[in-house]
Amino acid sequence: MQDAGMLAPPVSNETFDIDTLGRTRGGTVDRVFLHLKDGILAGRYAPGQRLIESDLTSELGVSRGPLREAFRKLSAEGMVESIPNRGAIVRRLSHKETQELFQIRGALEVLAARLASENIDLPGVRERFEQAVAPIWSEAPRNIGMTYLNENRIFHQAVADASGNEQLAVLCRQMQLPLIMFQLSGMLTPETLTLSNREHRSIARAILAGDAHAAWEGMRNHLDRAQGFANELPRTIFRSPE
Amino acid sequence: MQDAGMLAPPVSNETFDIDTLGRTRGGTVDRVFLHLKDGILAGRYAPGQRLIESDLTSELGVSRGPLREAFRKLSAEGMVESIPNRGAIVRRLSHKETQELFQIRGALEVLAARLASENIDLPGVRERFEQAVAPIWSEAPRNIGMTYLNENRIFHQAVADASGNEQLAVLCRQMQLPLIMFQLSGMLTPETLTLSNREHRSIARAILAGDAHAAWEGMRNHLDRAQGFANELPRTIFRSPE
DNA sequence: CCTCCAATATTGTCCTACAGAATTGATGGT
DNA sequence: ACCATCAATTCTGTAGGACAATATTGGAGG
Repeated sequence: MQDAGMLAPPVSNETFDIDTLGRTRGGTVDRVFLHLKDGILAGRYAPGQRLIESDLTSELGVSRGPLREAFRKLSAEGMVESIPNRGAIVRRLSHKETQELFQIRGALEVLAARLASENIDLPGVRERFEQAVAPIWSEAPRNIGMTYLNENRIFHQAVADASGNEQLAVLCRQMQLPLIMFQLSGMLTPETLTLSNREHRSIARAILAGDAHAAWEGMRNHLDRAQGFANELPRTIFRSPE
Repeated sequence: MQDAGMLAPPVSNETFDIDTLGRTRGGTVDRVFLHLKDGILAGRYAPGQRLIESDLTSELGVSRGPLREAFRKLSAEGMVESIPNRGAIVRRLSHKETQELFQIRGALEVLAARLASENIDLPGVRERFEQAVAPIWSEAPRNIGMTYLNENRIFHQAVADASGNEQLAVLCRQMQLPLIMFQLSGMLTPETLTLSNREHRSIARAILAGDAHAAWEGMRNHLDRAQGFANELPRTIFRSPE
């Protein structure tokens, strides 16, 4: 059921204008994509849930073509799984998959942190990085919800962007950071948040100082700790293997 | 109908068929996907060429739906680029993009090599790895064409598979290794091939011996050298930056 | 309570149609 | 000739309908 008030201002991709009268103009696929992505992240579509095409076409007022393309896009980002003749289901990570993803993120983001610290004095890089990570210096207490998740996402994205390697930044963005964090977010404690934030600051300082080794090590520790945290979680929140 | 000056594709009008490979009946998308992928790798579709939907639907005897899904899939693997309102074009890497991809591959495959050497004694791993890399021990001279490219692809895939990290293996496979190598293949010399093969063997030996450090270092050197090689290439083979 | 089968639900594919963006080609002014 | 402009032509983005193949479900029979 589509709420008349349209969705909350979604992340940010592009200004798509929705036509006022049922007709769409441009970016239909993106609109559907964002709706589903936000819906999954917000829990409106639960992990494991089937996404029935006919339901969504009537719900969103789009035809099957764009809807399927949106599925394909979500699938490429690891948000949904496509099973032949059974359509798309909201992805639910197994414990093993989560560990694997942390391992990959480790390799990628550690590289990003090193590159960022090496590039920090290139024109514009420091400026953009400082602006992007500004929120992490705040002393305000974090909510254990979207607020922290968002700050975390922004921080890691800022590092990837500062690396100067655009392909790497894209990869990092698509590494379903959001999905992992969503599944974990129910388990976060205030202590964890504080610790994580402290690590973010430490990494940011190393990058700003151009200290490649410290940045490298800081990011590795940060992700190792996060992975260890994920490893301790009760198996019930994961999809059973196979 | 646009003709980008390509020689006429071997328009095998009769859709080579339906079920020669025991695949399920629903494989229309996959069939198109593979046709295009092979065509791009074989040079039938040139980098930069536009892929016109109406041409391909008549050429392949499929409708636009599956064709567009195949585009999306190719796009996810980095084989084609999708530009809004201009459709799909065969991707052509810029020099910078190539360097970036080598950097990423470095991080991922070095990780894979380390994991592989650590996992080599897990049940079945050594067996599968030995079988997969068997071709590299051959003393037969390599052709500077698809033969080497294929051997190279198989070797790197074998390492990724042996890592035990399935997500990593998928990522490595999709890291457009094929695309990079295709663009480079015209520049390969017999000396390069010999050297590359020697490095492959050295890495394989380290993995089989369970020597994580040697595997790590071998892979790093191998990719560093390959990246350096790519860096020396004449800029003319690359897409001009923006 | 379990197995098998028919009814129903859903996906995969094809087709046709049309609006709007992009490309091309022609036109008119300088 | 040369450039700007506008119109005709291509193509893509979407909609919507149709139908076969496959999956799921609920009921009948053992």
